[in-house]
Parts: sequence; structure tokens; C-alpha cells
Amino acid sequence: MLKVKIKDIARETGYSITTVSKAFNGYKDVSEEAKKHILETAKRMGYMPNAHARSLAMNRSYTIGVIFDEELGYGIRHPFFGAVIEYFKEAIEKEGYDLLFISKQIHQTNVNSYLDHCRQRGVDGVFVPNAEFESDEIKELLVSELPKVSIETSSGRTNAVNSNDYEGMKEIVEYLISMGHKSIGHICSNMDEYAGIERLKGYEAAHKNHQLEIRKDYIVMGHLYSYESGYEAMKELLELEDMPTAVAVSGDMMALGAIKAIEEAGLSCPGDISVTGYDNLDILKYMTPGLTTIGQNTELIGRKAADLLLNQIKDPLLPNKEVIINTKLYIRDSVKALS
Amino acid sequence: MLKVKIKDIARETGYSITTVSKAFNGYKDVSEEAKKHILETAKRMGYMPNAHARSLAMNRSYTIGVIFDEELGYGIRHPFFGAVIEYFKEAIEKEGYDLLFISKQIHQTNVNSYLDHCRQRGVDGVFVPNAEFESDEIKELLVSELPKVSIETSSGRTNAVNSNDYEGMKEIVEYLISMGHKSIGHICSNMDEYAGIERLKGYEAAHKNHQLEIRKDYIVMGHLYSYESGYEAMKELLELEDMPTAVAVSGDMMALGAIKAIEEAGLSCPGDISVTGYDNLDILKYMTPGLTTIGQNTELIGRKAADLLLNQIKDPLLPNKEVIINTKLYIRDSVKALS
DNA sequence: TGTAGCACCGAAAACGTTTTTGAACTAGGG
DNA sequence: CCCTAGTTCAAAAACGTTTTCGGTGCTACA
Repeated sequence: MLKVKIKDIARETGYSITTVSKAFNGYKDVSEEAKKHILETAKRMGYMPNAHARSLAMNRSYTIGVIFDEELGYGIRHPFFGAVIEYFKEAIEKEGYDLLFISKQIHQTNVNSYLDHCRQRGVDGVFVPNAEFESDEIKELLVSELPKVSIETSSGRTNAVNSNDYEGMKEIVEYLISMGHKSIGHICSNMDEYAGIERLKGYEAAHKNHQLEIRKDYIVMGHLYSYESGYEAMKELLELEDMPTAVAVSGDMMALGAIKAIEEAGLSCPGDISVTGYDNLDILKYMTPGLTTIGQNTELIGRKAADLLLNQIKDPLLPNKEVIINTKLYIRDSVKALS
Repeated sequence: MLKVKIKDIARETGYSITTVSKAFNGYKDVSEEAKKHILETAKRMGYMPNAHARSLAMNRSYTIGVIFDEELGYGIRHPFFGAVIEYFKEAIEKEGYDLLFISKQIHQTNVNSYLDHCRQRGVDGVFVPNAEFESDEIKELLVSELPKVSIETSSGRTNAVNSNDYEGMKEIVEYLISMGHKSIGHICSNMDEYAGIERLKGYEAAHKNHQLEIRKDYIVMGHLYSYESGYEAMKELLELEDMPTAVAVSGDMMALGAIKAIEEAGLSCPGDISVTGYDNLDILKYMTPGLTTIGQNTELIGRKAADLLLNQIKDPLLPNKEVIINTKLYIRDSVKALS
């Protein structure tokens, strides 16, 4: 009852297994009549191909593996990567692929590597959103022969899609400058990651472009984009004799923490100190003061990543590509104009 | 080079294919010596089993499908379901299963049903977080023979894990009452969903318990938990001659919208009107006023769902179960005590 | 009439496993 | 010395497809 297979349709229609299979797969050497007959009975009998058998025979699974390790333990809930993964998923689904989450464990096998797991599952390609989180595991994967695409890396080893973090931070700092700010602090994120490095460079570039001095003591480290680290970092800045009039923060959560610190010190944002964020979290538009920030185009990033990967799957000889997606400045109320 | 298979190990060790396979799968009829020899050469040669071949032979894929349709277009980013899926994923991965997202489309086949897709992919079980979103597609799936588990349903057709939405709303409304409030509004969410219905019941139960009148005009509909719908709903309440002193809102985003409406009317929360939310979004703890709300235990929900499903996969005769997970009240500053 | 080409079809090998069945051998008990 | 039971192994079928290769019959053309 359950499970009708090609053989059943062959028997029912009188054609051979070969012909039935061909009818499904668009081969030219099957007559219109046969094709119609086969397709109809297939439908009537509720036939559906067995993906495992198919993958085995074709060495092709129409499955994309996603490998997502990150330090915060957010997993899928990570506001940036979660969004990117969602859009990536939508894009590959449109092409008939399914998304498979690859874990380190695998059933009843002493395999403990992402790469092994991918090979075992026979995925057609891999998506590594957070490739910067460089365990040996990930490295091994990145140098493998599998078609793959990553986000926020730049190495030539993989297809990559990056946010233009350099320009993004440069733009928002120049916006601060245009609003009359001359002493601008920077709360940055981890310096072992693409994003953190690029954003700091952008901060510095904006200063150079406008002949502003870059002060070491105005640059303070945050950690993992957390609210708490933003709060602590801001406290450091507040202790300075000549505090900055504005702070460009490298993440929205950190910016919120920074604002909290400002308010606790009896000051106000933007009244006394202007603050900008980075990420454009969904929730921001509902908060007061509305945080001026840089938004990354997660939708385009996800879609573009899917593009690159799918293309390379279709044509494995395609060289790796890197594309850069522009960011966008969202102006709200957390920056005061200085006269 | 690439792809070493059982046959290669058989040739290398001198044992048969059968014995090699058995060595891997813990069969008793292979000597310790043989087993050791086989395992060692397998490791040396970098062997890994082909999951597709395995699935084909065993009719078992160690893959769980997740079907997630929701009306907001958030997908994975949905704050509640995203979290549940993440914890579910972690739980099944621990048992050696992988998570496969099931889309409606499938490669080169005119299949347009979730159920078909699941069968085609040969998943061992299905996770349907948002089963309440009842398209025919989903219904067809829910009555199928596949092991499955859902969230926020109650039908007996599937294993189900539910938040105790009834008790949750009852608790927070009773908290409002304990703070001296006697006229309490309710902004509710969609009435065609489990959560909306249960929460309204909880609101009413709290009133009955304390002999408070339930006023029809105090209950106003929100839509899809959106900020905007909360804003609009609150405006309706504000137009009443005798406004409530507190409003129990059925979702945090709607609550934020409600607060916005209150402030726009020149009133303050909690000064003039107290507001409570539902969901305990991560971001809330960083906002002012801190929203008093009910948190759902997404971690436990996800883990429990995994439990139920995995158990039924191991023993398909197991009857469907429903479990209820308790919620938790988070008291912050959006409720004023009335004297 | 012979032949080249075309349209249609099927046999069989291949994909890489698991699992059933039974064979060969060993040891132990009578 | 025979029989039984236990241990270790291998042959082969099965899982459900795809794909290569060759075969048949027909048409058209020289």
C-alpha cells in the first residue's frame, strides 16, 4: 500500500523501469503518448521518487548543508546570522534544494568533524555563515573540495559575501562629523573578526578624511557585541577628562548598553552624548531614543550567498568569488547636532 | 583517493563486505580481532559510510524534518518559534539526528505538499512548530502516519508540547489584581490560534476568581502580535469613557505598541496606565520602562518536543502525548501599585 | 533494394549499504 | 567417535533509482 515505486508503475503501464524513469527525468527518447500515460498513472497511484535512492544513483542530493557555530550560543536566534540564514534558505528552496543543519555528532559513528559529516550526508554544497569562528574543524572544511560559501570572511578559499563594514562605519562616523562632532569615541567589537577589523578601519578612515586626530583612549574594546560590554566600555569613556561628544558603537546591543551607562551617569543621550549603533535590530524602531545606526542588508547577503553557491554547484570549475553588499544608514534620534 | 567505501576496506583487510559492515554496526558475530583490524584500517583509509546508501538499505535516515510556515514571513527569525527550533535542534543533534528544513518545492518534481516532500526525503519524523497555521497541507500531514510533534496544538492527532498559556495569562492578570487594579483591559491576539484562545480564557478566569466583571469593551483584538496592532488596539481603549487602569497584552510587541499609544495620548506607563506583555523577548530587559511579562520556557518546550518525537520514532506504537510547560512571570516596572 | 537515420524502448550495470541465511569450523559432552 | 551448540564468517538479495548501451522498427532517400 504505502510506498509505490517505479517498478509498480512499470508493471501497471506495461513499460519498462527504464522508460518510466526517463519519463520523469525529461529524456527525449520517450514518446509523448508513453510519457502522458506514465505520468498519469504515477499521479493516480501516488508515486513519489525516493530521494535516497536518487542521491545514491546520481551522486547528487539537492541538499545544502549549513554549518553554524558561534560563540554566543544563540544559534539560529542570532539576529544577524539568523536573518541571513533565513533568506539563504528561502533562496535555495526556490531552486529545489533543502537546507540541512550539520552538527558535529553523527549517529553511531565516531566521526567528529564537520567535513566528515558533510561528506557522509552527501550534501551538494555548504553554507558557513560564521566562518570567522575559526576552529580547526572549520578550517579543514574551508580548504576542502566541496562547493561552499561563507559570510564575513575574505581569504579566497571560499565564495564569500561580505557586508561593506568599512564603508558602513566610515559613513556613520562621517555623519557624526557632519553633525558637528569633532571628538568621537569608538566602542569596537572583537578584533579577531572581519567585522570588527573593518569597522575600526572605517572609523579611522573617516577621521583621516576630515583631518581629525585619532585618539587611542577614545577607542575601547567591547566583547561579543553584548549589552554588558557596551555598558562597561562606555563607563571607561565617561571617566576621561575630556569625554567625546559622540560615540560610534560597533553594535546595537552594545550601543544600548552604552546609553544605559550614560543615563546612569546622570547624563542623557543625545542631550549630552550622541550614540550610534550598528546592525539595525528590528526592535530599534520601537525604542526611544530611536538609535541611529547602520543596517546590513541581510536579505541581499543571504540571497547572494545562495547564488554563488548554486552557481558553483552547477559548474564546479567556477572560481571562488567575493561580493560586497552595501550597508545603509538609518537616521533616528540618538545624535544631536552640534553648533 | 576520494571516496573510500566498504568494498575497499574489505579488500584491504581480507574480510568480506558483510563482515566489515557488521564490524561497524556492532554485530556480535565478528571476532574482536577482526573488528579491531577493520576499524583501524577504516580509520587509516579515512572511510565514512554513505548516508544515502545507508538510508536506502535501512529505511531510516536519522533526519528530522521541520515544517515551518508562518504568517509573518519571519521564518526562522520568529522570536518564539525560532528559539524553540534552536533548542529542538540541539536536542536531536545530541542523539545523532540532523535537522532538515522541508519546503513546499522539491527539485524537478511536481510535488507540492509537505507530506509528499517528507516521504520523498525519507525523514524519520517531523517537527511542526506552528501547526495552528492550518492550511490543508498541514492538516494532511498531521493525519499522516509519520511520527510527529507539534507546538501549540491540542488535538490528539500529534504529540504536542504546549505552553501553559491559560495559567500564564491568569497569573499575570492576578498579579495586576494583587497590585490593586480592578479595571483591566485585554489586547488579545488571533482567536483562531491556541495561544490566543487560551490566554483570553486565562484573562477571564482571573476575573471570575476575584469576582470582577468581564467587560466586552475592555477586550480588543490585536493582529499577529504586531506592534502596530497593539498601538491601534490601545487607541480604542483610550477612547473609552472609563479607561482601564491596566492592560494585559497578549504579546510583547503589541505591548510596546500599546505603550507608544499611551505616551502619544500624553499619558504615561506605568504612571497612568499599567501594561503587561507576554513572551519575554530578549531585548526587554534593556528597555525602559522594563516590561512586566510572562516568559515561555522555549528551551524546555524544544527539548521536550524532541523527546516525544524521538521516543515515538524508536517505538512507533507509542501513543501520542501532550505535555504542558509552565510559564514564568517576570516582574519589571510597567505596573504601578494602586492604593 | 539497400542503407542511413531517427524515434522509441529495455536489459543490465551501477550507486554503497544492510541483513538474512547458511556454511565451516571448533569445542565439549556423551 | 558422534552429535550438538556455539562462534565466526561470506554469498547474495534487497533497498529504489539513474544511465549507458544497444536493439528494433520505421521512414526516406539514393
